[in-house]
Amino acid sequence: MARTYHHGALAEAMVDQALTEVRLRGADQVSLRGIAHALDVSPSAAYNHFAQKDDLLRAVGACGLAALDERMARVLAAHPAQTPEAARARFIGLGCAYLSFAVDETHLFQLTFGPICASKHVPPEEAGPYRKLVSALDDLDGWDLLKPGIREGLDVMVWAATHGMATLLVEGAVLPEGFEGFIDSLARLVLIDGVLSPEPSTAHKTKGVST
Amino acid sequence: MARTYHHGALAEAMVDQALTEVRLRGADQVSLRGIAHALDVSPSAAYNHFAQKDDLLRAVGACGLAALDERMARVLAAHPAQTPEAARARFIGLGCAYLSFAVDETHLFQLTFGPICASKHVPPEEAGPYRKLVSALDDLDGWDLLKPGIREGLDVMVWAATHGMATLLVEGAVLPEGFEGFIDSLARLVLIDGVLSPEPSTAHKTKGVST
DNA sequence: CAGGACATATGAACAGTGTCAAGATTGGAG
DNA sequence: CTCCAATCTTGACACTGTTCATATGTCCTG
Repeated sequence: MARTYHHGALAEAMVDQALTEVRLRGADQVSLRGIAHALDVSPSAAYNHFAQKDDLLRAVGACGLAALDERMARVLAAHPAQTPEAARARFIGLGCAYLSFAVDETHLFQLTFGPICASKHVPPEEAGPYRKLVSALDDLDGWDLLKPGIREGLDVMVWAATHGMATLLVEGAVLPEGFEGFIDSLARLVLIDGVLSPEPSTAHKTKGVST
Repeated sequence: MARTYHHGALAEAMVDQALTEVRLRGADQVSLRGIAHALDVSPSAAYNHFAQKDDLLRAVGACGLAALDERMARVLAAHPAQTPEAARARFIGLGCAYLSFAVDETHLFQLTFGPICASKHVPPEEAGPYRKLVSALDDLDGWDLLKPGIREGLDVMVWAATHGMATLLVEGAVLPEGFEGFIDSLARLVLIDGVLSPEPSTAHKTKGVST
């Protein structure tokens, strides 16, 4: 067998394959042997690149985190203006990006934030998504759009809220219809004159996972 | 082998054993065969009571939900007074109970709200914890302790926030020190004159899992 | 161009796992 | 006491992750 020597690129090939299989069937339905077979490679070949199966999955989880970060980056890029309205839109948009990622990349989300990858990513303060949230809040604060006296601890608060909503969506405990209602509540809680974002339903648009 | 015929009570015995093993080592480190061995029973004996392994785990997950509910019930029982202060204390206390359950029953929490059990429990509106939260919020609203105009959608909002904080704690993304800061932020966001609960650190007291 | 060194892939094997079908055992009802 | 249905065992199947010794490719050096 072994048609092609993956001249050192087997690692990436396996991550790619694992990524698509995780997105399709979920992490716990993915087997090392299956991935190896799909790549026409012996099962034990993997162990030249990953000490154990979970390391492969963690690499996939890192891809998930990157994909989420990219979605959020796209939101920021879509509202670059230095105006209070744009700041509002960025904040709302970031939340929508997070939730929509959870909704239409359920399995990947579950792996990325599940027990296997837990506390294996870079610490949150250095990770993209959290930093984007923090600066979005700082931004709102700069425009005096936050309700007074709530800035302290708000990062973790908002983070926990949207992350929690995401997991509830993923678990099916809350239907995707509750999506916008949540964002609405969040805005009403946090923002002065809290209202919905300019474009309420930019949610389920982009789906691809790159990198 | 098979010293004792578990005269029909094998199911409960297996759930019990599985429960303690899950609490100890986590759900993914628990094997049907291991449980059977611990009970001096053939592995296939399980299939007279559970169609598949996951059904056993789901039963354990239900125990987890019940344990969480009991913690919350204890909080309510501790503050039965019909006063605004008690309503405040109940609300704060429920949040603390949820978070402390996640902290010191990490593995059980992970199973209870993980993919295996997801959307297999009774729908949230009929489950104890959510109902307790809703009535606590209604209670606060009755005493005019909620900030004006935020009641709608607040159930899901607060639920998502505390559940999200719980998962962040469990994943190690936030240290248990952030615990009280979170409750503080939540109070400041939701309550009029939001302050911490009367007894700030009633968190890590009760540990048992009964039923 | 030869040859050695190194990363890489293979094969077979081990110890587990969940699951199933067929046969033995038990406790209780008629 | 007999028969039956529920229960448990035995033995097997098809998987899984992981390891080891072995072979193979690739590339650099002499």
